[in-house]
Amino acid sequence: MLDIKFIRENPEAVRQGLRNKNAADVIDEILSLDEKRRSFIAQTEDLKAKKNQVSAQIPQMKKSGHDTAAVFAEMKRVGDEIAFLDGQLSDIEEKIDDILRHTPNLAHSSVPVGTSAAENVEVRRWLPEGFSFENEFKILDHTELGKKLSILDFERGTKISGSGFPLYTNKGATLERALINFMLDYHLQNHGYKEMMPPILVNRDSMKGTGQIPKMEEDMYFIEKDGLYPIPTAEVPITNIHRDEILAEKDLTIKYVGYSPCFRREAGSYGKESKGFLRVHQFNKVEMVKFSKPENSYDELEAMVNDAENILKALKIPYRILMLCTGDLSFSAAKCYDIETWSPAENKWLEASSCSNFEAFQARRANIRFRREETKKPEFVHTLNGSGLATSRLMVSLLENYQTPEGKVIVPEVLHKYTGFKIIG
RNA sequence: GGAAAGGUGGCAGAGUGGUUGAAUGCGGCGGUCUCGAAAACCGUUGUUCCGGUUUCCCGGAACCGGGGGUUCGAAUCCCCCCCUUUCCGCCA
Repeated sequence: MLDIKFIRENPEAVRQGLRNKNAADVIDEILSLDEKRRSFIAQTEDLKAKKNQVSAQIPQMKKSGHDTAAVFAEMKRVGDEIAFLDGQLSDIEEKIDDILRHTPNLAHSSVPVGTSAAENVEVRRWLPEGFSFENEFKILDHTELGKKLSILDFERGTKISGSGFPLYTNKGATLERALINFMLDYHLQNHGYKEMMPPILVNRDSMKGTGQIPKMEEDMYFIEKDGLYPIPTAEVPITNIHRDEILAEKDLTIKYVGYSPCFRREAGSYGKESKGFLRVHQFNKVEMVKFSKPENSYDELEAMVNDAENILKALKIPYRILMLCTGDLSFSAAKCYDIETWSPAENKWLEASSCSNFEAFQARRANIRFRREETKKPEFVHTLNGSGLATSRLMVSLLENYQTPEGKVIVPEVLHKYTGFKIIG
């Protein structure tokens, strides 16, 4: 959520920012509602002050035998007027809140202006030693390979749940688990995160807090009976750990990492890139979340991208880093890097991670603050999160890049102690 | 699923329909004392919004789980909802 005060003081900058993000211009509407709001507040508070003043005198009036009938009648009238004005005021506030909740975050000044993914900027790429984009043999894609090696069974996954719910079998299941454990351990041991294992069903307040609701509601599963949402990412429960809290400055930056399955309806995206793992309703992800002081958040973002990259370097999987342009940034993000891994069978890059700085956008929604020692005042923290990483796309790149001409898969060395085997097939 | 109890400030815990933002204790902050520390004593202690001065200083409003209601006036009475705890049942 954007800060209404900031909008009030910088309307033209915000207007331009919304335009850059391909968002509707709601500035004039907000400003006029805000003005109305303040005028109603002034009126109703005047009346309340009067009411309080009179109320304070009533006990004495009663004691001294003063006739209170006239005063009561007058105060009754004032009370009705307050109720009426308060009603109007809350209508206005609801409207403002609704608009703000549907208004996206603004991009940071370092983000390139652009309208679509085509204008994202490649920042750097990393290729393992001896890597070549030319394939020496016919690379089987992950669905063919999964079937051949009995490690992935998309047909039975579909039988059990529906399309987009993968079944990992045999060494495929073990490899998946190994990846998750490896990534968690790596972040814990080398990057200073604390591990969290959060609930994967969350309430509506949590979904609002991180910004999935109201804008993305259609993409979320929902368990109506209990009012709970299966999480689309561990970002939701982990960021909400500190909802409605005031953190100590000395504890920042707080760094959490956690594994969770992720559930996405992916409404309306059938047919496109939907083969095998490329677009699924359930997948596994290790997620990094940070709560930082505003002045540190952009350094923390760079560090987080490096943390995710280190996983890929350790696995020796080719990747590139994209800085998303303003038009491709997600609703809540101020700046975002995507990490894409190479798929030789698809002959393209696949998004395996996304690391974002939300600045105070989520913190304002979720009311996550810290108390600065110097000023003693609470301030909103900046929140960041990034996948470190999502296993499904990573698995595609891994199976394809580690393929042998015989159609076997070599297990990356760093995973050996987790899998207990060195080759599949 | 059945039964009961309860939700008050950072925490613990009082609270009679009327100057109650709210007793008291702990914690925190500042001070006295001390070579220093502890103890003791004194003082202080939330958040948000509006307005003014233009900054944390003054004035005002709101906040005792959430939402309605009664009343001149609600933390206190009534209704609905949410949550927590305990016991019983069921169960990975």
